[in-house]
Amino acid sequence: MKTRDKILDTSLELFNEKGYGNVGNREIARYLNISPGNLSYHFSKKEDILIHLLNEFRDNNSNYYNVYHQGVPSLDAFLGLMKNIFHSQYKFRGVYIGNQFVQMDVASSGQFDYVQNASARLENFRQIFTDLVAHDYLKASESGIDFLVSFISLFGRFWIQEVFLLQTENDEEKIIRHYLKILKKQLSMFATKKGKKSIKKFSLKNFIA
Amino acid sequence: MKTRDKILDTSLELFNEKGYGNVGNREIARYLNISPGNLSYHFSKKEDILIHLLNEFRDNNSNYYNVYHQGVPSLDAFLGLMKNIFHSQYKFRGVYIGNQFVQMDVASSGQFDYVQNASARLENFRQIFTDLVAHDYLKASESGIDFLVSFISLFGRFWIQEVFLLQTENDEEKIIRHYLKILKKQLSMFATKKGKKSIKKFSLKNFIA
DNA sequence: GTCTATACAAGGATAGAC
DNA sequence: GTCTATCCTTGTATAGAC
Repeated sequence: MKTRDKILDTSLELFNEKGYGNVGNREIARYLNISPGNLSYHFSKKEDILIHLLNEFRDNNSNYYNVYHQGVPSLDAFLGLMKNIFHSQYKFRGVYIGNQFVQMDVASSGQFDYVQNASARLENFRQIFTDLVAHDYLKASESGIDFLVSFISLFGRFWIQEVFLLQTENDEEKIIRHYLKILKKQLSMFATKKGKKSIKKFSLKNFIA
Repeated sequence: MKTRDKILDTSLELFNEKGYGNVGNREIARYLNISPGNLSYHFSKKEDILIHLLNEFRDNNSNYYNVYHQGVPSLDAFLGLMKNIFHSQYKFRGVYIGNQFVQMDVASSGQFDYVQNASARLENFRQIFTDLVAHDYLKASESGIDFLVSFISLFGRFWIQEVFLLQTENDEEKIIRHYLKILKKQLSMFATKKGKKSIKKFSLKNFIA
């Protein structure tokens, strides 16, 4: 395994464990038995490591979205998509959360990418919900869709922060089932008969009460 | 005005503007024309400033909660409570978000306070919703209340982060109206006839569509 | 191309003079 | 109560060995 890849692996591990802000360059180097300068050679800034891991995370998610869009829309499939995304966010929690804080701190430079990305994400969700209405899984007016988009945006972005802020549970499966249950409940308020059946199907497959 | 108070004022201003992590001790001192050592005399750690401002923030909110609990429960009053809390969170955004950052990083020491506080907050919300059901403003089963508590917990904690992460708007009134609208919509899904009327009353008073 | 050693800047923290 | 001097840690940059 190349040093570069080892750096990325170890960094993610440390970020997940201790939080991005609490992991120093020297610590990563020490873990890998290389010199801090060597780390500098591969990634000139600490933020570069974050960015590379973040790209990995984004590629991961893009795949999940693509799979969803290639299939026939349904609430079952949508909840499956979100389940995959949640696991991905969990796996990359250190960089995902770290990035939000970096973005928040910077607050102006380089921000453009993040904001643009976020707005594309919103449009994507709007499309998904609109399709689900068209396919008779959801029954929602324009303002209902607005609400769902706002909800999924905030909920999907911050559930993982809540987990690590409150630290009341650390079984990944259990945690994600909890948040899927909330999402399920929210969607069921807009679900048609067909929609409710589709949600039920997902629940049974995934052992969600 | 005592130096100590000037430090708190200026720090909040700077934290709000640039983010807690981007404001240095030397910068605060420079702004006040005092020496970094003098700052250290008043607050030995940077985190101490954060903690003091945070207590101010908490006292603020406790007041709002007390006022609510002294009155007769209603959805109108509850939305009024949340409006006050939102403005308070906005005013202290730098320390509120900064604290989440610190809590996340620490992830073990001093965490107890935060977790305990958060769990008390949840119980409080559960009580509020239960009362609103008892007073015929909401119609919700046990699991419906669970949902509402989960929702308000995540939503109420992170809406302000979303605002400063996306940076698409910076008119405080407008922003808070937006989030109140979402909250209103969520509550209206559980509202009785009496509840909907109470929500309407709040909307009219506060110019929310 | 890959790495070590080393230096430098900036920020937080502290001891002690006045 | 105020301030200076100083220390330690962390991010970052680079000269030069292999």
